[in-house]
Amino acid sequence: MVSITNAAPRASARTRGNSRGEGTRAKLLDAALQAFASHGFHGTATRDIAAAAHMSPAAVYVHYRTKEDLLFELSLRGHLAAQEVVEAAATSASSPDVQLRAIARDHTTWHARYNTLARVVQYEMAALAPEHAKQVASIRRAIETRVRDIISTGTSSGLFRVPNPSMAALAVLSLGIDVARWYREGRGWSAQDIGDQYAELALRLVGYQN
Amino acid sequence: MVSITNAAPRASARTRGNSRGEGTRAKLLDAALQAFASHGFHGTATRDIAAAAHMSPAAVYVHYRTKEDLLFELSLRGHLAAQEVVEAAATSASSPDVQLRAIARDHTTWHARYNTLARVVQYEMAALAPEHAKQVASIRRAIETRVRDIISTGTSSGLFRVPNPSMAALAVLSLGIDVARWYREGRGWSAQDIGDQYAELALRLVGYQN
DNA sequence: GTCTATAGTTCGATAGAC
DNA sequence: GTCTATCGAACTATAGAC
Repeated sequence: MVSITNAAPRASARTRGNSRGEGTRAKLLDAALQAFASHGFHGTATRDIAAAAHMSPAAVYVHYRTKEDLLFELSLRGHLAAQEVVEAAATSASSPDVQLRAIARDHTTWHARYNTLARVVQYEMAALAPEHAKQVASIRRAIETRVRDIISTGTSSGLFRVPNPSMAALAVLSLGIDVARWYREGRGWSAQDIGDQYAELALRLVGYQN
Repeated sequence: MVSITNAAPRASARTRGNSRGEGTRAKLLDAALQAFASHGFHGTATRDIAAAAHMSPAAVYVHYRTKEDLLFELSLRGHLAAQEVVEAAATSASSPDVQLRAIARDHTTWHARYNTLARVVQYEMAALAPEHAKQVASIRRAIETRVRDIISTGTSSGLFRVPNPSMAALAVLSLGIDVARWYREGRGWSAQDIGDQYAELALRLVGYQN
């Protein structure tokens, strides 16, 4: 099972001792994740989330104030996890070509491996409350800026040949993001295969000569 | 205003003389298009579609049997329009490099220019009735096959260097499709600019040396 | 913290007058 | 073909017992 906890390990450790309460929240998040990914936020009833978590409809509201709160926690965790993946890849090297290869590979692999969470992250932003939408939008901008800066650096040093670093960054991220739209586990290539191949495509995009 | 009629010109000419009846259907389609693109199929009430078309909630059902029928007509028209764009570009030349450049350019430009329709087409497939989903899925497969065959031909002749034509075709289409997710009219580059630049990116993807 | 029961609202779709 | 009025179902969220 694809757990939301696996997708966002930074939220796993807890100071509070009640492990059962946290398990209940995780079960609700998992249920909401699968439902939102399958039918969308507005196409999902809280009753169905509760049923999938083996709880009564009312029990949901002990742990989350509204249905939108469930979406926001999923969206925030997903955005932070994606940012972490990009940040770790960027930090793993200092040369733009190695950095970009790692980013494209890991960003793409993440969107394949966690395609259900990624679809919620990418397609349900309009259902977030305005304040919540602002929060995740700032994470999105940070990711784009990180990739653009690396491409710009590589272009300035002559390592890449890119007419428009902003557009190239957008294109590289688009490649990875759109994988979540069509990838399904167990059909065709593995998430790792796609990540490896897309990394090479990304380097081609920026005119890297290897 | 971005009209659905503009987006799918093949449905404009009519044999029946009642231009007012057709105008009403077009108004409903336009209203549904904007609403579905903004809030999703399940996030849209038929009352809101009716209001945007300056009609009563009941009047919708004179022209469309169900809300899903509205979505299906939008989805079908959108898929057919996208296919037509790809087909026209493919037929416009016989050399794979010219064909692929035209496809990537026009496919991308279409997803930018008609980004509202494209988002409905790409993100609301799960809301279609099973029989309707099958119909549009076959169009999607035809588009993918068309692009893959051109890339395969170019690879066999040594014009392209592609390890995996299927994945390259998916990547080229992904680039265009994902533009609909972030592009908004009047902000940043024009649809044509993006199409032109993405066409060059697509040729880089397939290892074309110009 | 879980449950049953339900309040209060909104939904898709229909009835029937004109 | 349009309207007003409304049906019956489904929805989010809450009340109150245990």
